[in-house]
Amino acid sequence: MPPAPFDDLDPLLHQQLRLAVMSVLLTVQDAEFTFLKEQTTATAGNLSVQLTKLQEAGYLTITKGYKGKVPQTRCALTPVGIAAFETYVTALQRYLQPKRDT
Amino acid sequence: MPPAPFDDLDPLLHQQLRLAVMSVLLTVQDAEFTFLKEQTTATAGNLSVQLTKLQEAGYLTITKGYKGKVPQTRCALTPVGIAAFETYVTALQRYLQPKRDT
DNA sequence: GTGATTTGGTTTGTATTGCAAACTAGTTTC
DNA sequence: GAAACTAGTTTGCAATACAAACCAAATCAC
Repeated sequence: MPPAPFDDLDPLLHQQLRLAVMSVLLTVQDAEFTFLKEQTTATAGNLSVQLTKLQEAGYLTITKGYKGKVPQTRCALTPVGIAAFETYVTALQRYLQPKRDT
Repeated sequence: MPPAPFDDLDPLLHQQLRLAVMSVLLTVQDAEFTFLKEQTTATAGNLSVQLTKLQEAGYLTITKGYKGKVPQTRCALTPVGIAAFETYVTALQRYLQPKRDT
């Protein structure tokens, strides 16, 4: 019974800003809030909310510290986050490549 | 100024069910409502709503007719819809393939 | 010093969405 | 002709996404 070719897409990752954050973090390992804000061109408010959601899902860690006297928030992916991203990408391929079977 | 690597993703296509519909229609040209319902495993209500949105966007056409005495709704992509899908896929690649630059 | 500005974020409010339950219209079965 | 099924739409609610408003602390202007 083949009629179920579309795997569910992780709703946490299937959103532009969160996906962009994951994408950035995959390339740089570790990024500060302001860097993510630049790269994604998101507002701080939106970014803050989405980072918290990714943290709650265990996809990334948020570390609050100080750069000198200025507060600084750093983010890094967890293994769980990396795995989730890979699963998501794999699932998504099915949607993006129609007519794969001859 | 390179800090804008993430193109916006067409919000109409960046949704699981609508994307699945587009994907199915790309492979079969023309599909009836019930076939789409099977393939996507969506509820009829949800499918109906999403098809209407895609139609309003000009991404597909909805043709209502009869198969014998039974009403039958057929859907087919428009060139606009196909183009939108391709644009979406291209934009999305940027998110899915981190670290593409050496 | 003290008021204004900037930096680095968080909270809150709202408008939009996604979705399924409930409904409508007609057909077939018994 | 009532019950049950097919084909699809409408409606109502719960969850999201997002930005405006806000807060705290540091720095700048004078």
